Amino acid sequence: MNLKELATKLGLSPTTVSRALNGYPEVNEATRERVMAAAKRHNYRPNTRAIRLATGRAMAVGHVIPIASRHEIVNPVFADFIAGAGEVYSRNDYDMVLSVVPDAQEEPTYRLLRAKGNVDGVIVHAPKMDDPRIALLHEIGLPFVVHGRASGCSLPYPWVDVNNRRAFQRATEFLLDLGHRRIALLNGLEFMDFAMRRRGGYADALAARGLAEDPALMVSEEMTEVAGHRAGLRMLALPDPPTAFLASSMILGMGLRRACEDRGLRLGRDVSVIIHDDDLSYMKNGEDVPIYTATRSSVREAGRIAAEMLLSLISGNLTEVPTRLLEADLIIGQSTGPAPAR
Amino acid sequence: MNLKELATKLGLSPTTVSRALNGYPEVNEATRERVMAAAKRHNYRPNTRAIRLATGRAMAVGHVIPIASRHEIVNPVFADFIAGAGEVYSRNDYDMVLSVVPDAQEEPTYRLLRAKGNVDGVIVHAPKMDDPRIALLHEIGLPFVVHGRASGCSLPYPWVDVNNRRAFQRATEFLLDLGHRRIALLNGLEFMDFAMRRRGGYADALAARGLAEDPALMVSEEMTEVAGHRAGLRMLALPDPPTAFLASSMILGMGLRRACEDRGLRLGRDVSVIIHDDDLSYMKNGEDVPIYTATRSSVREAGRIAAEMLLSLISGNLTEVPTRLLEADLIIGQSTGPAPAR
DNA sequence: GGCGGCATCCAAAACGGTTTCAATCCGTCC
DNA sequence: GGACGGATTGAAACCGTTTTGGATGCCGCC
Repeated sequence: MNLKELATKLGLSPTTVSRALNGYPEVNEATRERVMAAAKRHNYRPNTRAIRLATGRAMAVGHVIPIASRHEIVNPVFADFIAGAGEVYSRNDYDMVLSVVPDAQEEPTYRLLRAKGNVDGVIVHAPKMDDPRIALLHEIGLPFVVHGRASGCSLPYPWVDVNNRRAFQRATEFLLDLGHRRIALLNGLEFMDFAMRRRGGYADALAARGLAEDPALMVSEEMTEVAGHRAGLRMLALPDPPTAFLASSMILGMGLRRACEDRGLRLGRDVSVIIHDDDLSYMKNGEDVPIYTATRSSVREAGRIAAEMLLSLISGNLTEVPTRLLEADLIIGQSTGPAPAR
Repeated sequence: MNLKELATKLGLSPTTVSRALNGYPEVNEATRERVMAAAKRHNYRPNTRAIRLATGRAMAVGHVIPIASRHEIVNPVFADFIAGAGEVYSRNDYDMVLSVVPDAQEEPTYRLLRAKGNVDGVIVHAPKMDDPRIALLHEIGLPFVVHGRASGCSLPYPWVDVNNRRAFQRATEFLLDLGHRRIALLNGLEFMDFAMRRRGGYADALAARGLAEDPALMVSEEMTEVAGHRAGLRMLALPDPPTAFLASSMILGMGLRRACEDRGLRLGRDVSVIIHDDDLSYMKNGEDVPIYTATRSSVREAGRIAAEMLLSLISGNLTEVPTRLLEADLIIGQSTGPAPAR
């Protein structure tokens, strides 16, 4: 059942039927109701492909997921972010289209999406320092929102981010207040913007207490259980091992737990750990009492916010470049305690 | 730059240009080259929206992700499956569109996708026993591939699945051979088809040795760290506790590890654990030596296979209903050992 | 020299909607 | 009673491709 057939059946022109269904004011209310009823009865659904061609809008937003050829990793926060954003798209009748491409193909992919008109805008994931995608998207004129920020980018751009710096600063201070002086940082890859900011917060807190950073206690790695385990083992074997760790993700924390276990140490007593908790649905940080003390910020919520931001950007009724800085909560769990006496 | 403009610039008709670019034989080779060159020079990209309307194909595949309202969980294997499938779509110039909807909306969503012509086919995720989606998709005539199977479904349908039954049977046998007699099963939710099959394999292996199932050692839960921890604690506190566990996912295994730690037990010595390892990129089961003994099957590879299956289904050059049963590897890691002497 | 066949190209009709512009009807006002 | 204006509807253009159904020219063949 298409528009023309429906119109014929009603003895009306396609024009009027279209207008009736789309809520245009210039159609008689009685007619509109008749049309609505007939549309419902015949289960008429306007063809998306036709609408898209006619209106010139794609009614879709893109998410480009680069697959790093070397370290084949799919970002674990990705699923939850997508879920949050997807809810918003669904409610607004937008499609969410994912492009999974080798990372070398990322730039051409954006250009293609734009040139072929597949999407009206995109979300930029996992920005690096000086991320080139921002300039690119500006250049090709494709609306976008960055999940995170890209230090060193001079032009303004829309973003949604967690205050990573503040979060890690607070976490470090919390450990310092507990008497810890040897605090290790298990960070994500530090060409990622969020990782640099976290490191900055950590460094600030140390400096504020007159403590020097110790390169032996800082590692920048992929955020996997194995990496957490390896780094934990190595540091705990140092002559002057850390008494506390800051880990950039829950999964790193789990590896850390295993390392402590291997060395017969108990989390929260012998070793303190604070993680960053993205509040992933399949990785809840405990129920009533959190397993890990953590800086927490829901990535799913970030997905919702970013999606809404992008949709209003697309609709064009925004005068300023929107940005949104989310504060992380510092929640106390079972993985921290006072620094053990030496 | 659109087709008409390009045609004018070349002094040709849109027809010829279109045919030249799409490789139709009835165009002079010299002309074709001229067209190709011009298209490249002017960076011409045919408008996807127009192609879709003209050809009547969506050039897109749908994945419907129901968000359970009660237990708000996004399936963690989802990201990797998507990554695998997405690679295939990209290579074949298909879009992957994700619909995130409240689970009550799932059926209408499929109907809408079909009626509005947004997609040419869909992948069905996480099938339950007697899953109604299969009959639905048959009814509305939307091509699909199920990731998993749905017991109790009478009509044939295309699927890609792991041999869950065999995997858990082998894992159980392995533990039995190590002398374990009290073997617990930490399963996923047992209205999920895969969970039922795993339980079946476990039960078979026990029965083959004349052992009875003990309901106190079997739990069906959401697969989270917390659930693994809770179930582990409970079972280890039994008067006659299990000496070995079968866990349906790596994350359950991590919760189990924490439970053991809480009780001062050591994995692989005091307690044996076998997990099912979906080979997720962000949850590698160790490097050289696996952390957990595991039944392993790459969900990413399953995604690739399912996507390819769906595309050939859509292309229509398949006479039979395709199915594919993948065998899981049983890999030996550090989490299993002989049953401790009582 | 006419004719069939082949190679090559094009005009125009789809595809299924939206949107512009114009037409009709009817009541009101002067 | 005719001009005007608002309410309602419709014809036709348009979005940018693909595809159908010719057209044209050229060649070889009888």
